[in-house]
Amino acid sequence: MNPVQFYKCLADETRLRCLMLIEHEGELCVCELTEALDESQPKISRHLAQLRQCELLLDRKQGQWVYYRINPSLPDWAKLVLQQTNEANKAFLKVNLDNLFRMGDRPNRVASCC
Amino acid sequence: MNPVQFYKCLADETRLRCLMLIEHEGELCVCELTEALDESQPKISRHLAQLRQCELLLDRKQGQWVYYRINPSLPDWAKLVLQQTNEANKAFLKVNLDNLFRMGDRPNRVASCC
DNA sequence: CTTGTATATACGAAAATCCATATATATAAT
DNA sequence: ATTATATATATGGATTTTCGTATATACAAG
Repeated sequence: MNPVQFYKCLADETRLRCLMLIEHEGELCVCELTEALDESQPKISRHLAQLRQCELLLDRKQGQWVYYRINPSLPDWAKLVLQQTNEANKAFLKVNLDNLFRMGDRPNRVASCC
Repeated sequence: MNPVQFYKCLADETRLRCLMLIEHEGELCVCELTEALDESQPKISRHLAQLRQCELLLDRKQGQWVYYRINPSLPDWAKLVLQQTNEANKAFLKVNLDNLFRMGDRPNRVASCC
């Protein structure tokens, strides 16, 4: 993982908020992120695609939904950066978490493993 | 320190290498960074000015030289990110450190405190 | 005062990034 | 089969970022 490429991924408000929300929640689908960030679906989807291509995120499809999670094989230093950014910037995420929890009709997640 | 602004500062190869070199060496002047990165002086100077304006770096003038150092009042999480990026990416910096150590006529630093 | 070195900034062009909109694909429900 | 929902992608344009070059400023040395 090239550090410049990694930081370019974090250097956009939409992408950073998505990453932090996913880190916080474990896994989120596109419509949840669209709601939490109050942005258009293509905008969210485009940024998620970029994070997937850079291998910061993995996705899994379940029915109509696509869930994104942090790539567990990221190098440790990158994982640490994400975790520490999250812990130290809770106020930054608050609006988005509020939006997410206020959201109705969130899709029912089914564990991917069974 | 807004995390997006912080990561925008790290999301450029010139700026990231400068930051990592300064973190590694404690303090470096513009001509040393110019030599270590093998880039033009205005390019280095412009990026350092940006890092200073964003308060990631502080500068001190000594004679003809201007020395840059990491701003000690950066939030802890930001300092940690810089340190961990450095420790985990030594290979990334090697070329620049080699250039720096090979450089002749490096300015004699005088401690700023006395 | 003139010359040389170190650094900073201004300006216009080139390149990269980001976005709105339209559209395509896939799945689910009726 | 049709309709509705979720997601992805293409396109063209707007905005931002980056850069090379030229120039300005500051200090030091002679």
